[in-house]
Amino acid sequence: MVEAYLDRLTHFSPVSEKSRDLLKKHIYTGKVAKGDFILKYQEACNAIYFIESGFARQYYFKNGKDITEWFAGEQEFCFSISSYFKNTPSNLMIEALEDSTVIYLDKKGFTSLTKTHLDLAQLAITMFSRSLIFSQERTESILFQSAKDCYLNLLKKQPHILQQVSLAHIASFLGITQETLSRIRAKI
Amino acid sequence: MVEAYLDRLTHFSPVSEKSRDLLKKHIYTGKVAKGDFILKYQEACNAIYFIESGFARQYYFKNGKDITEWFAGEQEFCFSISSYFKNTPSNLMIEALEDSTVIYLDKKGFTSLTKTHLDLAQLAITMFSRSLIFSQERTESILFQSAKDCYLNLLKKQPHILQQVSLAHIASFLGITQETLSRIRAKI
DNA sequence: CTGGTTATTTGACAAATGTCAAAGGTTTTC
DNA sequence: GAAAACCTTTGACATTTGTCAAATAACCAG
Repeated sequence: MVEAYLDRLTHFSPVSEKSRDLLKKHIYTGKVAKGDFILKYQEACNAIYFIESGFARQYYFKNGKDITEWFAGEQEFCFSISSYFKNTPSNLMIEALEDSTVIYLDKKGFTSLTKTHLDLAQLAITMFSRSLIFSQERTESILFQSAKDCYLNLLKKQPHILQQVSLAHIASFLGITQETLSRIRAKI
Repeated sequence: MVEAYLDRLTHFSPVSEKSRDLLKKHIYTGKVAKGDFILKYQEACNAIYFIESGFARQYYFKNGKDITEWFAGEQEFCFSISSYFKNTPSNLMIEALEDSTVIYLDKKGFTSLTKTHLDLAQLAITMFSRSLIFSQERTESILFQSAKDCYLNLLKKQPHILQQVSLAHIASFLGITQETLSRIRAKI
């Protein structure tokens, strides 16, 4: 499982056998039951998480409302950007919506390896630039589309989400209310 | 000027004298007159731009509408994330709203140096992770705030923008119409 | 300074979305 | 299999924001 994960990681950017072995020491796996947290509120995000199997939701509270920031499906990464980079307690929570197997890439270990190994530094650059592109696309998608178009966009890009997640969560991901989303659906 | 820029860059992450000299070879400066483009439509974004003096607006067209993605003030960075990382022609344009002096950090040169020098790779990691945090904060700010709160947020974080930019551009940055913004202002 | 241009505000109304409440559906649990 | 808990839909109405058009205000060039 860890080998497959390493394959996936190093697909972003080539990594020597030696670096791969070093990296392996900072990777560990865990099971998270449905409803439990991969990252708890106010906890430091000290790893990059990879959902080997299962499904997770990233969310936070704003003015008492539960806001979904992102969904992470199987074979996808997630982490709290601000907590990870700023070393602050996380406002973001990551909850397993199904029983999940999670692979952790330890931040401290990974960071220190990037300081001594060029190939791993390249890997970090590639990973973060990919995140940057995702983040960018999300902003553009939400900023200038109607709720309906956002929904259709989601439907196209990540249709599996709609099978697994409650309406309320999808609505908060899209930045609209549950009722509005229900009405949008009714029209399609 | 370039030295001050290097100081600023290397403040993100320490860089050796030797690396600094190497980096310098990939930095060049230019003047851009008001109304001219730092990055043209469909051009490849082959540098990270730094506004030494002046002011710039990043925007693109969506369904015929002019959408402002970001403003870059003095001593700030800007570039087209997707064009830079994906090597695609840029949909984003960067226009100087005032006569500006721009410092270019050449992508090709910088990228290749990050492949051979650990300290410069670290610099890249730090720069891109900072961009990631900015992008993230922007999404959160826009996604779950009313138009008014977005405006107040901008007022607090980048008040200088409001002095330099037309209402229409600020409105498109906030994702609202000019009329709505005008009414929000009237109430304050 | 003055006419022309551009930017901003205002008004009237339409459309989209939110809020609150209630009614149906589903799923879970015992 | 029935009650409880939870999720989704629907209705009525309020609020926010958009659209179009016109009126002001600010800016610029000659």
